[in-house]
Parts: sequence; structure tokens; C-alpha cells
Amino acid sequence: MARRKSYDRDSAVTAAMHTFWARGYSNTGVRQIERETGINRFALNTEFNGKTGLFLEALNAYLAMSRETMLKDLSAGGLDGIRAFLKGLVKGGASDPRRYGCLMVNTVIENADLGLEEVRAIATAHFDALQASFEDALRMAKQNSELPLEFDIPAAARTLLTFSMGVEVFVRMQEDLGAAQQQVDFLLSLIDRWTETT
Amino acid sequence: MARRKSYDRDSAVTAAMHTFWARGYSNTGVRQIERETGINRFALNTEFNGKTGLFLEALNAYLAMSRETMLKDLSAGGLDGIRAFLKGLVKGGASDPRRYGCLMVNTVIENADLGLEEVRAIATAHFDALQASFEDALRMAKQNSELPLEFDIPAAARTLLTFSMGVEVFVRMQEDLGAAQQQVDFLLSLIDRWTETT
DNA sequence: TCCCTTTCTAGACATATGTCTAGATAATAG
DNA sequence: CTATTATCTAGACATATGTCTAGAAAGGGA
Repeated sequence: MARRKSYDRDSAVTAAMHTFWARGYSNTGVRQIERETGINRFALNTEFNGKTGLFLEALNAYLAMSRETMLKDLSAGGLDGIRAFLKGLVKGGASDPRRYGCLMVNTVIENADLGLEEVRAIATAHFDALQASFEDALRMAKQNSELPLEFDIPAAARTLLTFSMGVEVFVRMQEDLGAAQQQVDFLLSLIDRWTETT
Repeated sequence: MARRKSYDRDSAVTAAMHTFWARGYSNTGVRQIERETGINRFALNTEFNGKTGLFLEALNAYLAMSRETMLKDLSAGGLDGIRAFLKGLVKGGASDPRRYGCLMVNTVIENADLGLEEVRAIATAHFDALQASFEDALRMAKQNSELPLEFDIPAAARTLLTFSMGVEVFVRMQEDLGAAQQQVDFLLSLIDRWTETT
């Protein structure tokens, strides 16, 4: 038919995801996007609906990535799944994109008072999914008698979610991961005690 | 001597603190700063060392405010101090500036990869102070026999700090505070169990 | 009152931003 | 090979940004 696109759409969106992840939305310019994703400025507007459109696609890519990696293991894992998830938060070397924290946390904080309602919706979906996965894991743990029957699963899931978000802040701050690992271990020791009946 | 300044320096810095708190650094323009703080553009540069200088002063003002309000009660309170602090995180109406989360958390996330080393230093000072206050409170609790002797105070303090940061993210996200309060209550119930010997 | 100093007002300035346009460039169909 | 279509390159464009400048305004000392 005609000339081929000079970029691969999926990998371009992934690259954009990493750029926004590292630098945030406002602090990323379209010229930088061109450089780091291979999308040319023309295509950015005609194919992605501008910077905003690309950002939304990047957020959705992050959402999908989360679902396919972390959340799956978590939902199916009982208390061990939770332990593995929490440990995973503070693992990863200097080249791991996770050192930039959580794109959703970053976005929610940057965007809080700045229009773009759709962004908030995606972030909420992400956190709801995470919460639901924690609840799944806890429910499974209860079935396995790892937790007492009266254990408050929604509240515990919420607490785990909140703690995770705090860890993401620390990770982005690049405080040494050792301290972050220490706190995760402490929380794990608290979780161990959940097993005991009250 | 000469013409009087048209603004009060302290209240201008406080106003700037609230503006940066709500909108972040990059998303706040100098013209908006003029409007919301009463500082004119000339004074912003000659008296405050530009937008960046004012931002640093605003961060320091936040640091001082934190020390004088939250941290004092926390350090002196044992487990009850911790409980009060955590409850305080999720209190406050729609006009409370705390609905914008924690300025230091917001700043750390926005600024993570963007130069301005001094910003990171101030934020680190803030979090270190918070951690130290948690440790003070836990030490006092241990003295009061509220905690077992082998209780790991630094790790617990770190965990409380992380949880608090997660709460600040939620608060800024404006998820309903009811859910946030629920999770704080759950954490409080975990703290109650710290008293039991292992 | 006049003078001198400090501060303010208004806007210039260079740069950076996101979007849009026109002509060039590839790839395919006939 | 030519026509047609889709895409790209290069840059114009209006707007927004943070900083700086020149002249006006305000206050206090003589």
C-alpha cells in the first residue's frame, strides 16, 4: 500500500512507558519522546493523539504489565505469594525500571490537581486490582488455615497496599535498598504472627 | 529608609509552600506564584533567588512546620503517640492542606531524576526526622513495658514510616478517607499485638 | 520641600513547549 | 515505470516559561 511506519507501535509504547516512568508527564517533552521512543512528531499527533494520548497508552501498558506479572503470582499464592510480592518490591538492580518506583504512584501524585480525569481512573483501576489480588491471596491463606477465621481480609489487604505504595516511594527516592529490604522483612515478621489466633 | 515591601516574607513563604504542595514544582508557574503569594516577579528573583530559591525556602518551612507539630507529639508519646500520629494522617476536611498529601513525598517523586540535589537533602532530612521520632516513641514504649525487650525498634520505625508515606499517597489521591481510616485502624490493631511477647 | 534609597510595575527577552503544515520519501498496485 | 497512498522530515506557529531591565512609585532623612 504505502510507506511503512518507522517504529514498532508496541515497543514504542513500552519505551514511552519507561520515559514517563522515569521523568513524569510534565517533565517529559515531545522532542525527548521522539528521541527515546522512535516515534516522530507527526506520528505522535496523528497516531497517538498527541502527548496525552501516548501517555494514556503508556499507563494502560503498565496496567497490563502489572496484571501479567506481579498480580498473577500474588492472587494464587496465599501468604507465600504475599511474601514473594513484598520481597520483589525491593529487589532489582540499578538498571531495573522499578527503581523509578511505581508509575501509577508517580502519576497520581503528579496529576492530583491537574485535570485529566482519565488518568485518575486508570490509576484507581490499578490500585483496585492490587487490592483485589491481596484479598485473593489472603482468602486463600484463610482457606489453608494460615489465618484465623475472624481475620479482616479487606482491611489487611488495604494495609498491604498502602505499605507497598510507601515502599515504591522509597525505592524511587533511591534510599539504599538495604533499608527497604529491612522494613519488608519486618512486615513479613508481622505477617507471620497473623497466623496465630488472637 | 525607603519603600516598604508589599508582602510579608513569612506568610509569602507559607503561601508558596501551599501552592507547591498542591501543584508541585514544575506545574507551578511564576505568574501563579505572584498571584497566590503576593510576591512580585522582581522580588522573587532579587529576594528569593528565583523560583528555585523560593521552593527551597518553602521546603524548609514545611520541615520546620512538621517538627513543631507532628513530630513533637510523636516523640513524646509512646505507643499512644504513634496511634495519634497515624490517626492524624487520615483526619482533616476538604480545606485541610494535608489533603494534598505530604509535600516531601510529592517532591521526592517529582524530582527524583531531575538534578537539584539540595531538594533530596531536605527530603531525606525530613524522613530521617520522622524515622527518629518513631524510634523515640518506640523506645519510650519499650521502657513502659508496652513492647517486648527483643523488639526491633529501627525496623519497626522504618515500617511505620513507609506505611505513613503510603497513606500520604492515598490521601493525595483523594480516595475517600474512610478507606484510609480503615487501614490505619487495622495497623493500629497490629500494633496492639506488639505488646504481646513473642 | 528635595533627595536618596528601596521596592514595585510593566514588559522585554530568549528559550522551551505541544501542535500543525507542506513538501519530500518510501512502498505497493497496476 | 508510473500513480497512489501512507508516512516521514523539517520547520513554522502560537503560547508559556523563568529571568532580567528600565522607569515609576513610595517611604524616610535633611
